[in-house]
Amino acid sequence: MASPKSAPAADRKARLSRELVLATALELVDAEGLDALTMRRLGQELGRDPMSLYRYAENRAALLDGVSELVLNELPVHEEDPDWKAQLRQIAHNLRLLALQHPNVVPLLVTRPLSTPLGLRPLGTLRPLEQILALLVGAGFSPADALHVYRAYYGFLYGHILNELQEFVVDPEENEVLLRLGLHRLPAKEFPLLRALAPALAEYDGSAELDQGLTILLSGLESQLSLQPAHSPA
Amino acid sequence: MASPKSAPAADRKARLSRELVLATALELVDAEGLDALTMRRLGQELGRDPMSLYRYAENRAALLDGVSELVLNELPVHEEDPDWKAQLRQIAHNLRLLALQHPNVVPLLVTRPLSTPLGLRPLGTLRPLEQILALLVGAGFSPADALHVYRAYYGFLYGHILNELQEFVVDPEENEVLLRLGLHRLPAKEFPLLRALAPALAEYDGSAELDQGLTILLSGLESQLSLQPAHSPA
DNA sequence: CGAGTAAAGTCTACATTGTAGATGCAGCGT
DNA sequence: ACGCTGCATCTACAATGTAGACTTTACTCG
Repeated sequence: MASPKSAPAADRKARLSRELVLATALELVDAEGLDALTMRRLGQELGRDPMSLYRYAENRAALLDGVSELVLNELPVHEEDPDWKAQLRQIAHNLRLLALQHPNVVPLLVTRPLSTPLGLRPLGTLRPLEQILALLVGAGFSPADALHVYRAYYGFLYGHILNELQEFVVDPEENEVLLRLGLHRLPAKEFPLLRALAPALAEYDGSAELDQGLTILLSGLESQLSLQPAHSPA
Repeated sequence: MASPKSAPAADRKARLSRELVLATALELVDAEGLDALTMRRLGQELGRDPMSLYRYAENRAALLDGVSELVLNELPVHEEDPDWKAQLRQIAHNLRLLALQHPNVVPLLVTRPLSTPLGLRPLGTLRPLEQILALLVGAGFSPADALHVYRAYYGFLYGHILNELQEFVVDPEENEVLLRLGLHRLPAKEFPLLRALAPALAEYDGSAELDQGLTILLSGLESQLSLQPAHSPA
């Protein structure tokens, strides 16, 4: 046997770091869901005492913030792109894919900001916002209009992602659509449309639907906002 | 003194009921937030043993579902309204107001469906969906198109609500905007736009912004979907 | 009116969670 | 060699959700 003192024992005794902690936290959440991310469990996953985690995150809450930040940092934004509509479209699709890759993190992305005032959020979380504003201002919008565009855009985007994840098919083994979505439980007389739409629900093409919505929204915003070049005083 | 046997002692010994339990749960959440809603605390609030709650909700999770359901049931939908755009607009504003009245419940509305397949959700939660579909079909959309409209609409609506709540002003006592939103903490060089937009952030008129977005989206959807009257087979 | 039954409410107990606080332990500069 | 500084661990505790056995209440039927 090698001396257990200095040998790293495969991966056991590597030095901890915030990045490592957050990365394994994310893995854990992806694999087993948010509830599995307890301090004890994460400690065990790292081969360390649970208490050591508190060096790298004040709280469990801060840890969760860290995980959202980690995910959002994987979202590339090219703020110099001259074609703002194309760029926003691409960002949207990228975020959608991110969400599909880390569905268990989505509740965090959506929920945590509700309990944290804008300025106190993890900086990584705010970067996309600032970058998108820069993109829009660079494309010729006034800062105030850029904010309006951002809000409509991001609102729609988040809403779409939530919607799509909510409709996710549950039991792909089952090929009877009513069963797959659990719709058979619904009283047929009170929910005729919903039940009848089972096939349509099953064929949901999220990417296409997102794209359509964006087309509508972006061109609408464009025409509406370029017409009023600035806020006239009073 | 009145005989303590049959007297209700102010409000103490009224018989429990699911409605009563859920109603006080909602009060508690509104007043002190989601974390305050523990079984023990709710029991105390009702003057009963915590365990008695399990007669009226299987779980804490089920209890949370019940609360969302309760809130969503306060949302009126007039599915016979011939003017679908006006009706959708009104629903949107009503839901927005509901959300502002019960901000602590919003995380539930948004998050719980992510862990529950469509057909297994509390029925009260699905009723708005069915009703809106009915409204759209009644207005002349094919069921499949109605679903598309619903998705874009509800997605945008939920997104807007989340956005608006996230930007909520923290400390209205403080009248320096940068402070109110905690923006002073942001490094000025990395977040110039965000900081410069502080006044605009503070004057956010959610209702107006929601309405604008709806105008764009609804008319866009209308023109796009009435052009293709039905899906042609392959 | 009085006994029996089912529902409603309570008590006790336990495993699991986040986290405070004290303790141990490495490696460094002097 | 010494102590200092940051990392890691240990122990302990209060709070939570909930199972299971028990008691109390209310109501029905003879």
